[in-house]
Amino acid sequence: MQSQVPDTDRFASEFRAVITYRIAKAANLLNAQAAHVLRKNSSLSLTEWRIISLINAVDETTASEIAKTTFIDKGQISRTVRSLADKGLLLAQQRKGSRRKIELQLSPEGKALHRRIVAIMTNRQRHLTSEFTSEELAAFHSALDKLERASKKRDFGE
Amino acid sequence: MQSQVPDTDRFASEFRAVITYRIAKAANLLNAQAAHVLRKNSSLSLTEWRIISLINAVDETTASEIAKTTFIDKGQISRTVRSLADKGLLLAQQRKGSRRKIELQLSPEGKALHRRIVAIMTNRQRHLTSEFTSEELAAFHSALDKLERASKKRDFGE
DNA sequence: ACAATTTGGTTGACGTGTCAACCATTCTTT
DNA sequence: AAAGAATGGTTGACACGTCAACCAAATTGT
Repeated sequence: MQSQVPDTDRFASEFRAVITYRIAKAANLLNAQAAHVLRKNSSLSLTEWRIISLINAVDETTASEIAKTTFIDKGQISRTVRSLADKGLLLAQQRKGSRRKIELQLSPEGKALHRRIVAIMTNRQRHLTSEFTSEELAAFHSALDKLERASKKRDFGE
Repeated sequence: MQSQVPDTDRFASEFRAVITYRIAKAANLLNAQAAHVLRKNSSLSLTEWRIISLINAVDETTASEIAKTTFIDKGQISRTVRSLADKGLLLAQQRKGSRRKIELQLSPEGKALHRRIVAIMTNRQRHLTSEFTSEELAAFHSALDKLERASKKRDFGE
């Protein structure tokens, strides 16, 4: 007589179409999964891992460069870099010819850790996208591009 | 002679394909935009706003129902509900026939606020998806479905 | 060459998110 | 009806994110 739908789905239909909710939820689930994998395989937090792989990708960089491209807060980067340096995973040294810029590179231990974790994460990415065709994947990326662009306009008509 | 690509793009090519980075970044940008809009138009935090619109959608509900469907931490819900009740935006009262379940509903002020903000947010959603065809939008949603499902498996081969 | 501005990075304060412990109530099992 | 398990909600501790102030070095403008 009454609805057959489980009570917990009462919201779902209403909010399935609200794109920001859906992305926020997906991002939360994915971040939680990544954090869980990292805890299980290392002592890295998600931010630590992200910064390690960013540095690995370009061999050497600076904190402000990371901040600019990733939108991670520069204060957070500063602290994370320190904790990684304390763990011996990265080297932070003055860039020669500058008394301000600090060159960030992975230490040998950092590189080894990165190699180990990146294998797991690559496997995870494969798992996550296993049900995507390459066209779907491309379309998804292009949708994210559009959203990113639109989300940077802070005023939209107002 | 050297690369023409701005330095800030050095990471981009490397990480554009890493789906979790892209989603995390998009979610951050969108959340920041939403928080900005809310600050400008109300005194609500993003979580407060989410809870308000969830309650509005179903007229009345309980904290645990919200927790189950949204994956928002139940502790956080508890505190947010209190702060909303303190602001007079929602009513929390024992469900009759139970000494434990607490019925949550918007107060008239809460409903009025919701009406005002939801207009802005609907406008925003339109702005965000303005470059999407309806097929693209449907594909995007289905991609998110797949990702959500895949992200719930905490072990994937390991 | 100097002042003004910008840039790279650090720090502190504070809000939010997350986890686990906890209590009271309700449901299940026997 | 009592014991045990499950549920609804609160709380405290702590990690993380976010914002703004700040310092020192570097760059720009005059």
